[in-house]
Amino acid sequence: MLSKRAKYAIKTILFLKDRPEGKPISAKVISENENIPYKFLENILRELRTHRLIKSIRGSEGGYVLAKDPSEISIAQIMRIVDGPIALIPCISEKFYEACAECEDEQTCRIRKMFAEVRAEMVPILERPITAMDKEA
Amino acid sequence: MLSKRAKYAIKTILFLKDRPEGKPISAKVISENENIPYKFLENILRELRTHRLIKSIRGSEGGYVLAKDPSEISIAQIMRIVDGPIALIPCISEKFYEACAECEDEQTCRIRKMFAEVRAEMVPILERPITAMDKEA
DNA sequence: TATTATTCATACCTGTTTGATATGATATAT
DNA sequence: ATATATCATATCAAACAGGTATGAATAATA
Ligand code: FES
Ligand code: FES
Repeated sequence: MLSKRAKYAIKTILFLKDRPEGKPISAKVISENENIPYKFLENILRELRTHRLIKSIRGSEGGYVLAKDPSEISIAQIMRIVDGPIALIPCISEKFYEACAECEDEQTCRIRKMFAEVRAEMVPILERPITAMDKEA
Repeated sequence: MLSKRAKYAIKTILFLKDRPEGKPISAKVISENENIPYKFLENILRELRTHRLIKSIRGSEGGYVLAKDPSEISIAQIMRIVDGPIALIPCISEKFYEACAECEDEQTCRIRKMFAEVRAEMVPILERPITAMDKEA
């Protein structure tokens, strides 16, 4: 299941994508429109900023804008930033690799082989640009 | 990420699938061979049994056997039994539906639409029979 | 029938994660 | 100056994950 963090993050990115560029949107506005707890949202926004998905403008009249074209942002990116690995098992994750304690030999592990295939088919689904996913019906 | 429960459950199913039918396999044997904590495994086995994936034979010389043909068992089934929903958001899950508190209108929610598509593409991957996934290389 | 090997059931425990809040500093347009 | 923002860190309660403890029930077999 997707964490609230990830869900809120995706909602935030979509919200920013909808606004005309140039005018920064404040955390308060996002929070009220998307029903996201204000302080929790601030945390998420900071995380998205440090990972260069959004830019912030400080001070009065400040706020946030996308740091890249929406066509270059995917659900996978957002999930990795706020939730960590997408892979279903740690020994397969590329960005967050970790060995499996209870498996004798990673090279011959059947579970690992199964999930390598799952991952290979799953990641492209999540890596599509949000502009392709978020179509008007 | 897959929980340990799910991983252990899948390992167990594969282990049983490998054994010639007829002779039940004890929890102890599974535990030792797959490096799964014994008592934890007992919990998982019970869960798999109540959901009719395996059958148990009590008493001395007892143990567990698959309750259906391996070609009728999928990763998705196992995951649903031990971990719950596969869908990334609750408002999409068929077996574990729950409304999203912070979304105004489920019918028009864009996140929901996006993840409905993700789900539609993801579930078939996980619903393939384990006999198809677990090939000898 | 006593023993042993096993499943079955329930309850409990501990550390981590999740979702969220509190407090306050810093920056900037007006 | 003041109001409006972001930025940073710390804290917290509840839920969850992973695992353990205790013991009852069942059945093969010596
Ligand atoms: S090595 Fe990772 S699942 Fe076996
Ligand atoms: S209704 Fe479930 S994500 Fe919006």
